[in-house]
Amino acid sequence: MISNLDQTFSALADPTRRAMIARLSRGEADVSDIARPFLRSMSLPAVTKHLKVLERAGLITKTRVAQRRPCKLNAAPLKEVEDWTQQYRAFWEESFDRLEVFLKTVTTNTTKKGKKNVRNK
Amino acid sequence: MISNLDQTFSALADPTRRAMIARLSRGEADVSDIARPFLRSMSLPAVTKHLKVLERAGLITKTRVAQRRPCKLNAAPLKEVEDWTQQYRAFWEESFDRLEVFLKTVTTNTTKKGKKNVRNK
DNA sequence: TTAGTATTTAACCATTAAGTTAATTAACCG
DNA sequence: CGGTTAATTAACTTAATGGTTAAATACTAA
Repeated sequence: MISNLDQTFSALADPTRRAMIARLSRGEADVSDIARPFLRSMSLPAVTKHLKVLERAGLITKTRVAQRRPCKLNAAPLKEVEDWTQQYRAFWEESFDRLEVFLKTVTTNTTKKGKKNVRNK
Repeated sequence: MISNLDQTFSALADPTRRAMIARLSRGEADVSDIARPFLRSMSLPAVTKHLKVLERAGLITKTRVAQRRPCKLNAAPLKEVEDWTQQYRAFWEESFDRLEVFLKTVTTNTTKKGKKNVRNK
């Protein structure tokens, strides 16, 4: 809950951990469920470590049922990433608008004014 | 341009680098402009390294004007982060809805039915 | 109590990351 | 040319990551 962006982003920087998040977004699962798809490429303790990183970042919560450890995904840190990113929405929309205008200029030049068309050698 | 999420997220995991992005979102700046606010807490080579991380992640582009190196922010990787995050929008909205319903239940219990109100001891 | 299942911890190793200081490159200015 | 400014590279230290295997914990079930 005292999640900070440093830990969140750094947890998200690993593809294994992003895959685990994808899995958990479709519902709770315990460690062995989560581990299964990865056991060809890494050991169970490696999985435990990845889950610990996600847990420290507040991205998942582990509970206890008998020997099992059901994990669930937490929304808050994902929302924080979203909020951080939205800060720059204006910036990238403007960027893409400029690109669009540029592309329009290019096609106008090639089709209407018959200037050199780089795509045809 | 061949930016991947691993490098992007890992670049964003550092507060210095996020501050650099914030600066660049308000306009181009060269290395010494970007460095200035950080030179009390780190050396110039450290700044160079942070900028290199951002560059490898495709988040910024460095050009050359005389001895200066103007840097500009690139929209694409930020958009990719946004897209990745949006995948989970449904998930967190649902989470927050459940929380809202829960909170509503609590206040209903305390105010209408006169059950124990934890906030008043 | 003993065996089995689920998961974590310990100890270790190799690689990468973040910082340092000192030296180097590159371009400009007089 | 020689000095100054802007930035990078080199070489090094320290700490963090991501993986390993082997041992330990914690619970269930017979």
